[in-house]
Amino acid sequence: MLSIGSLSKQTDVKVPTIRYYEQIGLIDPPERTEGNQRRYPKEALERLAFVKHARELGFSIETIQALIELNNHPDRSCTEATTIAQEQLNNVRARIASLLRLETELVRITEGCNGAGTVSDCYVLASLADHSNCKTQHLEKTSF
Amino acid sequence: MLSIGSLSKQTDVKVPTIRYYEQIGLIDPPERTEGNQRRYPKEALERLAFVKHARELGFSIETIQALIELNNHPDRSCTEATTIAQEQLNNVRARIASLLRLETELVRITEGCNGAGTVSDCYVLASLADHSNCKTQHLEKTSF
DNA sequence: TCTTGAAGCTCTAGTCGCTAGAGGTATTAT
DNA sequence: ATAATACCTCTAGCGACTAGAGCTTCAAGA
Repeated sequence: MLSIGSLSKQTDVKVPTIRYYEQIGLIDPPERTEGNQRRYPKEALERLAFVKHARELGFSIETIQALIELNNHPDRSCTEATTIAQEQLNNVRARIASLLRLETELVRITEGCNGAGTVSDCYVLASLADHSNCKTQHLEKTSF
Repeated sequence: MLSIGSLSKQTDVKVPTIRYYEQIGLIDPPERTEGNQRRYPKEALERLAFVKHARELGFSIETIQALIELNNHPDRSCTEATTIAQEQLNNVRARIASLLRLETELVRITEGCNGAGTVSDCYVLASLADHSNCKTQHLEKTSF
């Protein structure tokens, strides 16, 4: 049996994060000692590693919950898991495309200015004020 | 003079967002009518467009505040503005690199599974459970 | 001028995925 | 036995908004 601290060290997931995952139902509540401290079985290591890896790959908590739910029914078809992963891939690709457009714009903006002049005729600031110079449509939806 | 609604329509920034920007000091509090409604001068259009464009380019509110502050001192050198934009560019490039690593992993994961089997031997789920198969180091810091 | 409906106002709380801190208790090593 | 460390719960905060309640004001048509 593992304390929350050793689970944390072995998975490299912070202690408060583990408690948070328990609170939102992402991992099962473990047994407790008489003194009310959490004690995890070894399987918790795998479960938490799964969650961590999926988070690193950008899956939302909600999606991870769906994947865990799937995992709990080993006899079902795995089509759904594949679909979820595919959607995540599309999502990541869309974000890459969006960031590449941003990159283009930022290169244009920074290259237009040698930093030598004053603020009053700074190309960077002028470019920020005027979207119409932009060659690409950089959309607002760039967040994760 | 513009009402908050027409300012919103013309800049494509939502009304609550405009009020939020005022609250955090990103745009100046405008005059009010006798009935306490906001009335903006035309310059507010440019100011808000600046903020919107910078947000679309991924600048944080804090950074935008620094840029506006710079803008208010037209006689200063524009080195600082260029530096800020350059940092933003580096930031965007780092995120692109990170997302490209994620993409590689997700392609590997989704291609390994034809969706035909059952959950118990699903390559997607197995890959999520086991990071050691990964070819790249996809770091957790993928957020914006 | 009156009326009505849209648009405005403030304030609070919720989103996501954690993270930090306060104030207290349990465990473990010496 | 004591002291250091780890653990507990609970609340609040982050960034950048967004949604809703409950109220007031404005503008256009009859």
